[in-house]
Amino acid sequence: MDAVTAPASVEELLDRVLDVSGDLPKRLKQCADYLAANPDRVAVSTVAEMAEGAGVQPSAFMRFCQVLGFSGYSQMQRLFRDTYAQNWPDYATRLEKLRESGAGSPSALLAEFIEAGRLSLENLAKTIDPRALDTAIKTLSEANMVHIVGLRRAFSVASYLAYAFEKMDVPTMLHNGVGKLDSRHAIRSGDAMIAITFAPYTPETVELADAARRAGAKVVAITDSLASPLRPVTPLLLTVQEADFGNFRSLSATLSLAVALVVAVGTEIRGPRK
Amino acid sequence: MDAVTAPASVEELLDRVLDVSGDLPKRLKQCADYLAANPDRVAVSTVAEMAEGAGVQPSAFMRFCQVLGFSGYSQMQRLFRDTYAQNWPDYATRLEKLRESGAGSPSALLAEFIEAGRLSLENLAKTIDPRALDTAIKTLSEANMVHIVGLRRAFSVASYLAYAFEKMDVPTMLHNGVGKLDSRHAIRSGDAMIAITFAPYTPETVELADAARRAGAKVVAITDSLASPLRPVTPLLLTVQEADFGNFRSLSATLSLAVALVVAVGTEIRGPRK
DNA sequence: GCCGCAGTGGAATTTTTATTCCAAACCCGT
DNA sequence: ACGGGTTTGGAATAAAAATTCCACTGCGGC
Repeated sequence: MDAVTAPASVEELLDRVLDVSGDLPKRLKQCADYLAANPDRVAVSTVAEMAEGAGVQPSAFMRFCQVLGFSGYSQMQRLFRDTYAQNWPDYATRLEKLRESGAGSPSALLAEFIEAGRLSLENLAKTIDPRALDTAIKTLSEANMVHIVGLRRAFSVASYLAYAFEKMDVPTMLHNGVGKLDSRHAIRSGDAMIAITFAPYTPETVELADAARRAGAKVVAITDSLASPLRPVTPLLLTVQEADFGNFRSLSATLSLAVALVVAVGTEIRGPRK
Repeated sequence: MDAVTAPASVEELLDRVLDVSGDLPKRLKQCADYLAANPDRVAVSTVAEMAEGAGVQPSAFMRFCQVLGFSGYSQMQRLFRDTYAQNWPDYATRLEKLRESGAGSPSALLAEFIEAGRLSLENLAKTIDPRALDTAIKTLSEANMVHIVGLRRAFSVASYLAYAFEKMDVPTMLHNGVGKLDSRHAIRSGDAMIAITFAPYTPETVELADAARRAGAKVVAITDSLASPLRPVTPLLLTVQEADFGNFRSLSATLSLAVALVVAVGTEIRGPRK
């Protein structure tokens, strides 16, 4: 055993964790990973809680502390508790400080986007129409296949939907407009499509959604206004308003809606909750 | 004795402290004052420590807790600890509970994801390291070209970055792993790369990031833990912890970070010459 | 296939911490 | 100054948490 000396600061500790995590037994590595991912929990958790979080026995976590050079968990925890006392204003003041820390500084900018995201989420919670959501989920879960289209700024939403649907084993096709022509012929009656577009609306997305309608597929629209050009294509509109800051939409709310949609459809298909 | 009920939140508790502190015995008033002045210490201190800070006996502090409506110090402390840990405890069980209770209506599901997103954003505000952010922005704005790689769940982040950079006229290349082999030879010395991956980490992303490093490009990592496999590739880690709900990461915080990054780099490039 | 040893889980033990209890001190009105 | 109730300090007890210990497991070398 190499008689290492206890780290003197949280930073030093985390450095050491990363150092040693390579050559550590399985359980101890689990501890290292969990600690690296949740350093803030140490101050307020017991060994038992940390051990459970890491998926190991308390005794294993104890050994882990000792490998790091501490006499035990308590000593390590003291380190976290001491540093905690200094810096923790609550979220509101922290955000304020970030914002004040310099008008054009990156941190201030980030604070704005975080705030924009938060507003969008709150607004979504207020404005979502549960009936439209229900109908959308029913429509999608009855489809043979789900087509997804969203271009430009909406493409990241589309790609996330595709990823999540795949993970839930729902047959999905992501239309990415690379080979423009052929993709629309893959849409058949009995399928469904999710079309995503925000102002200024991308014509290709609207066109493809209309083609889907003509092919006999149901269309679910995710858009930002009831006056969206997707309105004539489908009555099934899920509207999301995002706060934007300097021409950049936050997408937080849209993605939350997207993931909720996917999970609901996934569970509906595999375990109908009627 | 008025049989008061325990406060349900830290705010409520502090309100009550101010309420009652007027007509309280001397020692108990000392407790009230100390608590009002140092509310953040409760989470990480023992009764003995709090009592010493307030200049009273532990038993006096106990009585004080009970006057507030708690069963004892532990119950009060739990309130503070839970608030600190942001109760993003495992959403997996909550999802399970939701599903079992049959109350798994889509709207309820959406509410959960909205909540997860909100927590992620707040946490990002608290934990972001402004220095790392500054360095990342400097690195990216000095690059000839910005390469972006992120696969699977991180792909939507990558595609959003690509979209936003393009909109800001920053030369960008999105590596999407379609034509696996050739894309890495486009990376040259003087370029920079943004690599995004979350647990369980996608090996291809790590590999490509490493290839970029070997080619002489600087790498900025967006990941979820300091123990990320990108750690050996670059010291420049931006860590974002997302609350996940039933295996689905919210991405709200990650996207906010992404857009802040892009805008900061964009303005830096065309902005004020030093 | 057997031996040896690092690694592991879980129970036993020790230490720390919370909580209760009660006798003494204190305050206030008379 | 006296008596009643309230408040206080500190010791005693109970609960919870940390830490150690040891038997067992599984893996790698011979």
